[in-house]
Amino acid sequence: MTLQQVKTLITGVIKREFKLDLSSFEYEVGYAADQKFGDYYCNAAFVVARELKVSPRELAERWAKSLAQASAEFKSVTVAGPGFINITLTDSAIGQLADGAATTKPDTFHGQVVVTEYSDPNPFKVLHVGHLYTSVVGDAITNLVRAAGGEVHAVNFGGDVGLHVAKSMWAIIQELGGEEPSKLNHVKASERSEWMAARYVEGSTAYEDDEVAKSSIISLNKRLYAIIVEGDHTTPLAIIYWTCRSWSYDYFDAFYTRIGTKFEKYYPESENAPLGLATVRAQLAKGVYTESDGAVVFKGEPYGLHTRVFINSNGLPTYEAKDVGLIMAKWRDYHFDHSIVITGNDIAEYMKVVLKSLEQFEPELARRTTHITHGNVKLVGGVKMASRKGNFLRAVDVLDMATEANQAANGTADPQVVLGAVKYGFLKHRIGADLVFIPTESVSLEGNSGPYLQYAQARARSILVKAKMKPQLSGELEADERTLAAMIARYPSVVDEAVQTLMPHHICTYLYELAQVFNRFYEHNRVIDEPREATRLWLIACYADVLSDGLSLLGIAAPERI
RNA sequence: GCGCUCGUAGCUCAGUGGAUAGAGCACUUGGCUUCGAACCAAGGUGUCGGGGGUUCGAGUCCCUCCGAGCGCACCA
Repeated sequence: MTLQQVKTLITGVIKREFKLDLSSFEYEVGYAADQKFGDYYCNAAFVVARELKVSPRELAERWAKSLAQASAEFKSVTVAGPGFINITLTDSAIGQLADGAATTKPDTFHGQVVVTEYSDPNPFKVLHVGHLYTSVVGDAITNLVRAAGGEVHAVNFGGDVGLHVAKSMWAIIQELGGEEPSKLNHVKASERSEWMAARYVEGSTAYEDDEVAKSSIISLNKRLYAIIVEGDHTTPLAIIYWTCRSWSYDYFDAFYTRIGTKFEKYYPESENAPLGLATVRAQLAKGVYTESDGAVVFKGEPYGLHTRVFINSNGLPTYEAKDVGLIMAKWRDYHFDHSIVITGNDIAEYMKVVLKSLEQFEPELARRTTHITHGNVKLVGGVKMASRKGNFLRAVDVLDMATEANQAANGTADPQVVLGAVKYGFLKHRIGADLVFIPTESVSLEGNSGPYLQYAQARARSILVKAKMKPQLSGELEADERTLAAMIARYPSVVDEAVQTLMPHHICTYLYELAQVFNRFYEHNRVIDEPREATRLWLIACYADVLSDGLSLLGIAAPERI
């Protein structure tokens, strides 16, 4: 019997036998903090006692007596402390829960079309550790929604037009000695992404330090936007632009393949900028947006937000208008029930303004859109990374560190273990706050780490492979077995929690605790050729299935051997 | 100044208003002729940023102050 079922049962019994409707009270049934309290606790007596001005302990004792008879799955119902009602399930009830744990999933998104958008790297720039982090988080959230029955489409947005591109393009042209596409051949294929990253740094620096360069970049930005609008693929500038842009996408694809991320679709800004521009213009006429100093803005102040520019005074769409276009494009393509956008928290306020403006003319789309923000990856000492300044960690640097750690520990590096270490290192943190990247900690193979779980899973599988007996639960459980079974049984509620909150770290916390419980069990209990072999094999099978399933939700491989 | 996200052990972090606030790392020690030692066991740490308040009960909710990071008009 699950938490929710117990709560329903309690409400029913109290209503029937004590003529009291608990559903009007805010009480809860939860997992007991300690085994000695049983499996579940209920705090209803406190809540009701306050209202009725009676002793919670007496109330709890009367109720417990009735509840003890309420279900064959209850082994005992007792009262402890000031009035906790503690419930212990029978072994067979726990066994039943553990048996179905790996396959029981919430149906939160059943039958719903959900678009998740994340990673969002800008062409012409380098992928840094932040992209790695946000990709890993986005993958896990995508997996959670899919597990909860959603038809999920993972998409990726990227700024292939805009000032940052103009900065890069300006430096590229400088480097080539003019708008001469043929000279791009001088850049080796293997060095393209690094070459472009260097140009971005040069362009950004020039934009800040050199007034002449700055005005050149601004006018170049207009020319680049015209290339998009006119579909120009033939002028020298256009050829350079499209060539370098495709280099970027090749580089992104290679990276996503390496980390196991699959996007169904890229939404380059160039494709939805015109849509955003047109939409904002149309709504300007209806008064949603207003003109101010030659720009088109949305005034957020009436809603407790701030004013942002959607079309600049040069007539070019800013990121804001492009985001409006993006939402419209996603709607056009998917008619989603939910759209989940995952980004760093530095654009939280920005996104509120965009969505508030959208709400004025497409309230339903705004309502269906959720912006999930996570923190930024910092270096030790809280140092912020900046791609313009060079003190940043590239995504591949992190993968290389993890590879070296694996190499050092094991002689060889297994890509699945490397990714397991990196992904888990990020995912174990609650989404929201910044996190500090410490190489030894963040790509660890030991302790609370991905490889610990992969190892635990592989170890369990190897026992199952060696055993000859059929796994089967029979009879009562020994104390250690029951502890493990009860822990396994909690898995569905953990997944449910993770889905409700869209926070993958709940899975991490649980899996690690589960593996610890198992490792302790395993340390003291032999399995093969023991009298309790069948039951223990069953337990290990349930456990290994939960580990595999949990790891897959996190986007981490669960190999049979590592 | 206003807004957002935060503040928990030396460090990095968990902790749906519940029972004695927990892990990992680091440090010390012990455990492989026995199903996989990427493991396990033992050893000690806390003004949960400070102060008020609500509650049977507060790390968690409210108020206030302090501190950090980020954001606040033509960058993304």
